[in-house]
Order: sequence, then C-alpha cells, then structure tokens
Amino acid sequence: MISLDADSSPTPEELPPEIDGLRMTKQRREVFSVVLAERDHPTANDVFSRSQKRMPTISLATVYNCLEALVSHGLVRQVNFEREPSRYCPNLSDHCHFQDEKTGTIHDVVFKEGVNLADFLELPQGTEVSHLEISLKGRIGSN
Amino acid sequence: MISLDADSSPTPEELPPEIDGLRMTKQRREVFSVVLAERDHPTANDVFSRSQKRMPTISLATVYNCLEALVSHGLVRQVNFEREPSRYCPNLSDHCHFQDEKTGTIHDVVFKEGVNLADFLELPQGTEVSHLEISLKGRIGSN
DNA sequence: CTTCGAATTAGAATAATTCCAATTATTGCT
DNA sequence: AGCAATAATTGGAATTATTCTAATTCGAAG
Repeated sequence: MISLDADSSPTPEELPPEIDGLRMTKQRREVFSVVLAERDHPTANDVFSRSQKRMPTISLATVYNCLEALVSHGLVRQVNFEREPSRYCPNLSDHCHFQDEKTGTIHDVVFKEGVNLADFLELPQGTEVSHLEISLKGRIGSN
Repeated sequence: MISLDADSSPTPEELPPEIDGLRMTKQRREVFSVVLAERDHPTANDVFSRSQKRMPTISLATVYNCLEALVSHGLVRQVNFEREPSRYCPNLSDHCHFQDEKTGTIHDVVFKEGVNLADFLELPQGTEVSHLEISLKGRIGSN
C-alpha cells in the first residue's frame, strides 16, 4: 500500500512504477503529479498546460488518456459541475464540492462525522449505489 | 398561483398564456407539456423529437431556448449525470436523482423527512448555497 | 393597422472530449 | 541482449451537445 502524503506532493520521479495495478508511465506520472501538486481542481486543459512545462512533448490526448486511467483506477476523482468541463481532484476521502459562484473556485466539503447516504435519502430498497456526486454552488461569506 | 396537477399532464392548449412572468408562447407551451407529459427525464433531443410530432416546424434551437427559459424561471429542473447530455425534470419538489447503470433510466429520489444540508455537510461558515445537485448511480435490486 | 421588442428559425460555430491510425515504448520471453 | 507481443502515446480528425448569429416572424400595445 502506497502512502501519498497530502501535504508534500511527489515529483513525477518520486512516484513508483506501478500503483494499484496501473503502470505508471512517464506521462501518467507527470499528469498524476500535476493533479497532486495544486489541489485546485484543474480541468484537463489546465493539466495539459501544466504538464507541458516539464514535458513539452506531451499531447492533450495523452492527458485525457492518463486522467481516464487514473480515474478508473481510483487514484483521482473526476468532478463535474453542470455542463462545465470536468475537473480533477486527488482528494480520495469521502467528500463533495462547492463552487463559489463569484470566482468559480471549487472547495472540498466533507461530510459530518458518521453520516451515510441511507440516513438522508429515501432510496428504493435494494439499490446499490456505486457512484455519488454532490455538487453545490453558491456564495461564500461576504462576497 | 397556478396548480399543475402531477398526474394528469396538461396539453399545450391547457397551459396559461403566462407562468411566473414567463410568456408562454406556442413553442414554450409545447416544450413544457412534453416535459410534463412523460416524466422520464428526456434530453433536449428527446424533447425535440417529441415536440415535432405535434409541431413539425419547431427547431432544435427553439427547444434549447424554451428549456433554458423554463429552467431559469424555475418551472423545470435541469439534471446532469457526469458528462452525459442534460436531462429535464418537471418535478420541482426537493429531490435528487438515481441512474440505473444497467438501463440508464433515471429515478427521482426524495430526501427523508426533515433533513437539510447543514445536517450532513461540514459547510464553511457563511456559505450560502444557491444550487444543489446530487446524482447517484448504481444498480437496482436483482438487476 | 402599425410599431417594436421578443421569440423563433436554420445553419454555422464552438468547445470538450473521443476516436483513429501510425509510431514508439515497454514487457516478457528465449 | 534480441525480439515478438502488447500497451501507451501522438497528432489530427471526428464527434456531439450546446451556443451563437443574423434573418425572419410573431404578438402585444398603442
């Protein structure tokens, strides 16, 4: 089990050759490290341009491929707000997202201790939830 | 205040000339009645082809315009699942959506009596939530 | 009945994402 | 090491939902 520290984010070189059965190629390492570095919920395009700094030859298609690989292996979460471009989030703990309408900034929002779905939703019996996305929009404080 | 019965959905002709300050043109009536008729969360395209049956001259752009008008006036809700095309829902009561992964069908899911956001989310103080979307995916019972 | 703003229309444009076919890299043999 | 098989990357084209544009039509108000 690989422990990726939340505070000091790894450079691509520091990432192991394989995580959770996903082969970490040079590009995937680059993309992953970009997502880990700034936890500002970048779009694929953001990731692309940041990756290009260290790896000028990487292509946008590859960034999409890498993000898709990371997401499907559960290393990164894909975050959607209405019809905006998808964003990517390395925070794997159970949480949801709040978007400041003024700035567009996205903040992680955690659930209160010990709450779970069935507690607040009238789910039809026998439903097995595989995926949950909660997206909030609004204003913060004095803005 | 106009009461739109949940069970017997109005034909376009039965809709008043104005709702909540929104002028109900022929097309808006048509689109609205289509969304009200089958509560199956149709996409804009679905609405378009259903509308064409009664109104062969309606255009897709108009359907988008009408849906946008209805949504922004709070008469219809726009429902998003990841990056799928938006769907439209005439159920204005507080609820969220569950998509059956097997069939793609979307079901309304209501909140349990008396729950509210602040009860289960650790919202930063001073946040004012203007929009909330909860989307679930999974399987139902024996499927 | 005319005017004027709003709504509708067809089609072009946009933008995020996916697809494709060709190249390149990596792995696992022997 | 050498080589086949497999997987990943690449650039560019294609796709697709949605939005935009400019021209036309509608409808309410005077």
